[in-house]
Amino acid sequence: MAPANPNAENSRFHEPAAAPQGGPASPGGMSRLRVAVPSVATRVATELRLQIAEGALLPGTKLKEEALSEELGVSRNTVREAFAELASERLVVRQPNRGVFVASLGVNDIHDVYTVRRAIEVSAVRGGGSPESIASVRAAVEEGKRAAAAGDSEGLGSANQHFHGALVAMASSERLNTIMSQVLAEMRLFFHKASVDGGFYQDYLEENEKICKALEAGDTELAAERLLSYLDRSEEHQTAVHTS
Amino acid sequence: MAPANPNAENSRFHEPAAAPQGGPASPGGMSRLRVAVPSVATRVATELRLQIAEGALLPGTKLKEEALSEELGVSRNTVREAFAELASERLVVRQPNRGVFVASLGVNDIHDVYTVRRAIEVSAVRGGGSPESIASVRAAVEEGKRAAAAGDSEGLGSANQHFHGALVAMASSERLNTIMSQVLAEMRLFFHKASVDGGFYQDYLEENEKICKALEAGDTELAAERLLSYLDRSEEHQTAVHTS
DNA sequence: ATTGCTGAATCGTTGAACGTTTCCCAAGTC
DNA sequence: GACTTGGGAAACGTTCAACGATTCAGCAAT
Repeated sequence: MAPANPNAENSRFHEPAAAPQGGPASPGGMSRLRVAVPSVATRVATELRLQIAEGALLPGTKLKEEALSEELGVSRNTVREAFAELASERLVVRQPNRGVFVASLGVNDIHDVYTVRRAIEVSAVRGGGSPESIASVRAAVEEGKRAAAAGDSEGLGSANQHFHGALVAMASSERLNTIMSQVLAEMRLFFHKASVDGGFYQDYLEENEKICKALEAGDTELAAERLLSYLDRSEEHQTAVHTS
Repeated sequence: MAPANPNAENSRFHEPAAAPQGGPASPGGMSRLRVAVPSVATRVATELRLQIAEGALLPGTKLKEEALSEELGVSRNTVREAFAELASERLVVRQPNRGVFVASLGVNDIHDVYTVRRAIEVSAVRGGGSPESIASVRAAVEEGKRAAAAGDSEGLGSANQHFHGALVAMASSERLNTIMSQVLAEMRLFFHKASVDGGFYQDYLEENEKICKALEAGDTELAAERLLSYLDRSEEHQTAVHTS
């Protein structure tokens, strides 16, 4: 029965979130829009995912369920469900009877992730895409240019992820998209350590431009070829950074 | 009510279950061997996965958590965790406040699944593989031949899945393998409806042989080409079967 | 230094409870 | 008769409290 919940510093997970989007009901054509409020477990998962992505939770960190449940103001079981979600995305690893830890990737994992990327991205590019999907690839390229001009290395990395996400979106495959977003989430895990090497960024920015141009010209094979070589170089770069 | 569970075998999930535990991921690059007994939730998940795979639970069937918890002798929370696992594999879908249902795929899903397969399998084949990995591809081909000779259409389908699993195993990528096994699990969802067309099976059996031969000859490009055309035809076949 | 034990900290799982959402069906209205 | 309205029952989402099991760290004994 709703105890006072003293330390309600983080009770944002319980609010009914009854934000009446759209305010007054529009008369007439009321579409059956799903107002699906994500379950509490899902919200906890997204919160954790975010913290992991922005480096607030470093790889290897142990996540104690009781501590988290208290801190977030949810029950231990709910935290547990959130963990299950994150574990399925490989963002955390479960060690039986020991706890869950933020995943920390080794060089072999890096290679593995790039193997997946080569498979998915190249395939999507080879298949070509609709003009709109190519347009959003272009958008990501421009986003990168702006970030570079502004010297925003954070936004540069973000733009790059958008670029590659847009590439697989060309295939307009629900499953391929979710796989790719998980892979990108995994990459953020070791991006934090990758010191932003300006030279490399400049390099891939040009490469993205070339790939995009090839796509706009309809030469998917050339685009795929360039993408592949980029991925190889990128893997090499990441591997080098993480071998010490 | 669709297929009430025929076998009321109330299997106890608390007994031993000396099943091997693959790899306890390596948060440190170290692979310490663990004799971990799969958690109860995991065992429940595998049980349900199995029943779905063999058609005991048909697509669309509602899985009530209380009923299952009682039937399997575990708590509702545990069943819930198992559901989370299966949901992450797309074998069941969760409808908020309504329950979980065995996933039922539509034609669009079929296309989507094949899109993933084209990406992953072709990429793996293009990359080539070690002699041992090619040997297990050969093994799957022979397995298919034996099943065909014995008129075992069940085993034939199984062998075909082994074949394609072996193809992506060539890339020796942990992530690619798990993705593939999930995709294959999804395919079993609509394989039950696919009336076993003997002619088609004979067809793909020969195709597998050709692909395998190309691999053994080291001509990965030819193998990839044939695989791609097979996947296209297979998708066409499945789509045809499921449009009625 | 190694071995073995004990205790605290956590995890895994259970069982029960309560609020909410959905769904079904009967009653009521136009 | 078709449509809406209003219970209620059924099932889900979430919480809470508890107990056994496992792990780990520290300390005593060999």
